[in-house]
Amino acid sequence: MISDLGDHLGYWMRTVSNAVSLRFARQVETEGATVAEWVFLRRLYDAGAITPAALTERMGMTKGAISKLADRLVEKQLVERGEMARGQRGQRLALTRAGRALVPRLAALADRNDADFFDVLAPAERDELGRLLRKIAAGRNLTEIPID
Amino acid sequence: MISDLGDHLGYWMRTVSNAVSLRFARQVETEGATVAEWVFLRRLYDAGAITPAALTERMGMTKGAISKLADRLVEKQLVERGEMARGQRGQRLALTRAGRALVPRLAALADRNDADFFDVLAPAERDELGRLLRKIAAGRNLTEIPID
DNA sequence: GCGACCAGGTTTCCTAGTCAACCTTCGGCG
DNA sequence: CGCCGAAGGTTGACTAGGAAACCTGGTCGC
Repeated sequence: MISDLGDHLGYWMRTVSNAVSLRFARQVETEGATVAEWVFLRRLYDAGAITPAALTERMGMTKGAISKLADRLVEKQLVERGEMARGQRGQRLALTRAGRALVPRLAALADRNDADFFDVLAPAERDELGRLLRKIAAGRNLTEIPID
Repeated sequence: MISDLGDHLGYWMRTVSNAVSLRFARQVETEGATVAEWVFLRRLYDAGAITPAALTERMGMTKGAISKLADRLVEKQLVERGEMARGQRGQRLALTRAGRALVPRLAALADRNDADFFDVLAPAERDELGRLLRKIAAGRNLTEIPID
């Protein structure tokens, strides 16, 4: 007897992850953004200014994808391309005024989506899920976010 | 102060899910298949014969995507299109001999990938993660798999 | 018995990624 | 000096999937 689909944690991760991402995508669409754009903007919000190369690691996407993503956001006037300060390599990506204004609105959507989606879990269960996911991420060096 | 990316369970779900899926994709690629194809074939293996419409629900994809996925698998001679028995609507999709032979090999890869990827968790933690994910899936009616 | 609606599938267009080839610029080293 | 390699970025070809328009053929109401 061979293993069942539902025997694999990976299967359930995909299923749940796809559902929460789809739901979130619908939410941010109301602000004219995508999930990837949200992450990109949020990074810039924290970093102040950052190079595409740095985003490549933090977002786990190829440099080609980051390049095109940046194009779109510049097009939408949410992000500016510039040059890094003297002596540093690479482009300087930074939020425009409009970009800076958008981030908190997207953050509110993210908060709400997360709370709604995971409300079938008890608070302690949510904590535990978060702990397990972070543990996996740490073990696998998914260093997309500085683990505090 | 607005919320951080890492405050959201959805963020960690995406991160971990993408990593495990990417890893698995690399594995099944050695057999010339994709993750979606694996799920498709595994469904047929269990069902014996099934209609595209039924797969649409179980796989959480649009009928357009299922149609194309079926095309590719027919092309690869892993799946046959036919007609359902008298009186039943829709196409009959079934594995070919080659398809039936491939499924166990893919299942072995899935087993191995899952075990390797989640080995940073203790057995009890893996069980708990599975329980939480199933609970969410059940609560959200992600009825892609018959929940036993 | 017939017309309309609907379920099942296909197809077209579009988007967001990957991959790999390419261009440029910088630094190091002979 | 001058060249070469590596890092940063862009681009073009390709792929999987979603959305929506479209094409059936079956079934139900009358």
